[in-house]
Amino acid sequence: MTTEKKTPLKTPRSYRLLCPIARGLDRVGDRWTLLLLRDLHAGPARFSDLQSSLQGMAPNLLTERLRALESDGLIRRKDAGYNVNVYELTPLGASTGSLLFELAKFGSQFPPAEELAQSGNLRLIAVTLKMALASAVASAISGSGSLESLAVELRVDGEPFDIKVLEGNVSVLYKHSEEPEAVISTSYEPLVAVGDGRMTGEELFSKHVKIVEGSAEKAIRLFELLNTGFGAPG
Amino acid sequence: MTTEKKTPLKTPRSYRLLCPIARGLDRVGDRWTLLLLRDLHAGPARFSDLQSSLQGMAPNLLTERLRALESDGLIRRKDAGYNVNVYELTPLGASTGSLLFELAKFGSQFPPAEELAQSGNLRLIAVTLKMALASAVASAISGSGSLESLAVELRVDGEPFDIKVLEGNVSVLYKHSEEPEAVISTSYEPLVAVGDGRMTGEELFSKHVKIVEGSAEKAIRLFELLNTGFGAPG
DNA sequence: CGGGATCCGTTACGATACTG
DNA sequence: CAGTATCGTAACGGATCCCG
Repeated sequence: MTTEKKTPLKTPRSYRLLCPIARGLDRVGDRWTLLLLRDLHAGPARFSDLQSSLQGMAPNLLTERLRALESDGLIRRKDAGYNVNVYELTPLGASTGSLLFELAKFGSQFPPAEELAQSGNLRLIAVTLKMALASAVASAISGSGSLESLAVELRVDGEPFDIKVLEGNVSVLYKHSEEPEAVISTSYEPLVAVGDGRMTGEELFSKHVKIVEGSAEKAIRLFELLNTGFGAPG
Repeated sequence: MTTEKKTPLKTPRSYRLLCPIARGLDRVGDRWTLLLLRDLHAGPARFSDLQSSLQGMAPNLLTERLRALESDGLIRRKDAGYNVNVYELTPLGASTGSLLFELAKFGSQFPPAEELAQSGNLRLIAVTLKMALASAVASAISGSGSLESLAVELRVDGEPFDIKVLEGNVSVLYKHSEEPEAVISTSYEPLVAVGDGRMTGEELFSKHVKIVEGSAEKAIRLFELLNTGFGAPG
């Protein structure tokens, strides 16, 4: 007889606080959401691409997150015909780039656990590469005033990234380049070591990078930029 | 009799992914955690300070989060005698500053909901102020090479912030200043409007700021810096 | 086979009551 | 003031199933 009626929570789990951080978390604070956005920074992706990258995420959750992100205007779904749906970032969703970069720099301070799952693909590094390059390009511009251009394909453990720097703009997409000035290959481990500050870009370049084809100069410049970008305050 | 045994999840809800972003989220991705850290950027706080700021957070959750953050080395608990415990950021925990700043800038893009709870105090704005000032001070240094110094108390709706800029270092704490060069008062609403880009620092200063005592120059300089910091890329 | 939807056990969270 | 205890509900994790 002591059972009381509980008020059943009007809105499903939202901080209702007058604070921009809380408003941000109401959009991207749910479990998996930031990892999902991270993947989409590598370019449009299909449901199964995301599933293979986000090992351990249940498909119903993926569906739910995609719906929520779409309704908040961070991503948009495009029907690409023949039963293929692709999801891609809107400009609003793309504005999570620097947030994800800061989160990556924070997380790099912690050692990886012993047993962990590999992602099914390497989409995850695109944001970090992009933001590091963007940061380096910005400081190169303010330092010298000169704009540079770069169009290379970087292969990381065989997976292709189309990297373009043009007029101060940086793009890093998970795909093959169409007319690259150079094609370079490296592997994941040493690359993250540079991100964590355990290795310099020079060492990476001299020991763990192969130029598959094209200009060595452009390849060198890419790793100079990466070195600057990972070291810079962000 | 078809009941099968389920493997009961070895570690309690951790992404076990080889990715710095996932490692970061394993530390700060739980609900309330980033808001809690946000508050601690305003300086050491007691349990009840945090409780009053984080309206709607259950006390048991607060306890649990504090324990987890302590065990991850992001905060430390200090016994201040007579049943008073204070919690404060470690350097590792303080490294969330730029992450929180980016999150605040992201969240500012969304309009606040109609009905929302006010925090019991204004600790929440300290990080944003600090990071905006730090960004402005950094670009002022790289622009002019000159170091400046500033020591003012800013009162926001009566709540005091001790703001110091010294040799390129910025500190913003939720407390009274000891020997301020100026004491300035303003209110919360117009201040966040500057943060969101809906108002300039000049307009804020001319219409919504009162100099309670001390140097007008220092006060003006503070709002110049804020204006720069909120506009800068971060 | 890609692209999900459904179901159900477990875990985390929210609300409130209570204690040193 | 600084938490602990308890309990109902919502969210998540894992597997299976369905549909074009």
